[in-house]
Amino acid sequence: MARLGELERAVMDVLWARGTPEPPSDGATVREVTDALADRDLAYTTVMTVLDRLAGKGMVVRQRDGRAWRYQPAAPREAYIAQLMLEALDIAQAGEAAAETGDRGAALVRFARSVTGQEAELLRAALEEQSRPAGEGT
Amino acid sequence: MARLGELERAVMDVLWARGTPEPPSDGATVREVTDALADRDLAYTTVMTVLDRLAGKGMVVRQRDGRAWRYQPAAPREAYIAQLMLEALDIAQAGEAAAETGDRGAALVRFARSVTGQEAELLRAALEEQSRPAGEGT
DNA sequence: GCGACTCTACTACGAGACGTCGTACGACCC
DNA sequence: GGGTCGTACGACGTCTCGTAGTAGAGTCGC
Repeated sequence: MARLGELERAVMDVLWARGTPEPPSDGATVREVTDALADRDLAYTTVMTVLDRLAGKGMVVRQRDGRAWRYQPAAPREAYIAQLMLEALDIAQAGEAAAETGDRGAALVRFARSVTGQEAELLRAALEEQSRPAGEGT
Repeated sequence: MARLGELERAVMDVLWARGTPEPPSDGATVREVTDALADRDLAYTTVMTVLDRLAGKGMVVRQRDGRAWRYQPAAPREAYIAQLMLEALDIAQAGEAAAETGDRGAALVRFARSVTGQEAELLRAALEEQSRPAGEGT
């Protein structure tokens, strides 16, 4: 996954905030993003460049809307974050054989100990759900 | 936490591989790291520079050993990884109020669904252990 | 005591990522 | 038909990182 710079992340935040990915959202135009980041006082073209680079990285997708483009996140924020977490976990594989749960396990344990109780609960629930056959109503 | 380049990570891997942090380990010298990375055919000073930068980033600590320095990881690999994971999770807070489990929760759920069954088990066990009073013998 | 090693400290340089724009130019609205 | 708005490109400065070279000081064998 692509690594994002500070401004790039800010732009993604704007997009994530207003356009959920799969559910139909019209996304945002360069102008809209620029306005959303008004406090940064950025040139219109700066935002355009960033959006363009984000598209190049596959972080956003765009579609024509008249003469302009509308950008929206290629994936929801959670997916991006989960991806980053998995990548972090992967560096535990340092030249060692895969499938082996060495440092990965240790890292997971450390991680589990670091999340707040509330989040631990969420994580536990998610794991639970995953191990279930799944498909239960609400 | 500092972000590491490719070579920096390789060097950290060497250090992590030979010098566990807290337990007394004498760490490795520039020479030793260079030898460990012999296949890369790097100049001695290249490794020295990298180790120096790593020290500047707080990733390694060093102590004199005669005229030379001995480097060792400032923290074990698992700690680094767990830290990266937590940081990834933190970007879920995008300008929103903290303490709220919005995207963080969603990200955790995504993550939970992505780890392999074996790791999910490990994670579950770690969470379990965390919620326990802890302090049980072996 | 001198020369060959070995280490460290600095300095450097090129590539690539990123923040930040400017310019040129086509499309639209009134 | 002249502003306005949007796009496409190109650019530049700063940082990070990989990669080293050089200078100079400490060490050891003879």
